[in-house]
Amino acid sequence: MLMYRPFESQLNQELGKHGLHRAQWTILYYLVNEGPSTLVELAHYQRVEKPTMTRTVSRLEELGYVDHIPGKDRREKRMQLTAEGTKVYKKVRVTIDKFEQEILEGIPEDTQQLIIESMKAIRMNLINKESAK
Amino acid sequence: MLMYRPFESQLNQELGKHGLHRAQWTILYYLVNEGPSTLVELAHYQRVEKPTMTRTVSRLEELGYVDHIPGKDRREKRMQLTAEGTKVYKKVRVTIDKFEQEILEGIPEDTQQLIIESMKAIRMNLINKESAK
DNA sequence: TTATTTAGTTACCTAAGCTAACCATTAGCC
DNA sequence: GGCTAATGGTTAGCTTAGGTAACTAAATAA
Repeated sequence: MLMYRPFESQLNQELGKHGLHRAQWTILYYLVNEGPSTLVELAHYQRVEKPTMTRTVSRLEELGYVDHIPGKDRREKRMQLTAEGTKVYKKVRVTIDKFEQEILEGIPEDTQQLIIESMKAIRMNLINKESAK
Repeated sequence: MLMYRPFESQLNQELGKHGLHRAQWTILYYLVNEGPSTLVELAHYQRVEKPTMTRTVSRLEELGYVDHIPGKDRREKRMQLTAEGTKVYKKVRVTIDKFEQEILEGIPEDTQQLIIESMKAIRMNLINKESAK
């Protein structure tokens, strides 16, 4: 909670150097790691509603960072990174890696590892909580 | 990063039960802990620009949760919690405490402590980074 | 006493959430 | 096979919450 705004404002500043925003960035991130995905998959991952994803993805499409290939289903829209999108991802990745290193400065390596593990556990708690409602 | 949306969406859901939002909540939180404060102090704490704070605070004013007392300076607007605001804070506090406990479930007590300390350190790094630009 | 800084506001733009209502397509079922 | 459900996505319209630029009023500094 006490990190929320400092983190978001600094992150947006780093991303802003490349004309990106947080919500857009996490989509690129997901596509790189999971490969071509449908809007529903992306929306589920990000915990947003479908219309939100439609809009954000179409922004990325306009920027030329993603495009859609037809899935086997004529309803679904499978999104994938374009060559341009991959290029941008790699470039921003460097900035973000540096950013993450900077904010973790002074925290011992093993503690960092512990934090990352704990974050995953917290994420699971959050997601379970949600589906349990 | 991977916690961002799950956290925000669940937090907003908890706060929504009381008709509040994240940005509003953190203002109440600050006022409870720091006492009556000016808009500039609040904006600085939250890492937002002044106009953003003006708007959010005036929303809280409409809700009757805060009001302003004149500072010694005829420019500044010192905000304080109303009785109603204090009442709401206490009520929401219970919900949030429970929420925090739930998401930390399964994480050992000492690790939780370590995480909280680390968060403070990260926050400092973020803030230093910002002012160093 | 003039110039500069500080606190706050107004106006306007953008990103990114949400819900409600909808269309198309697919899957399930009798 | 043909109706009904469920699923994937979109459109429209709302809200919160961030940002800049340009401003006023008051206080400070030169």
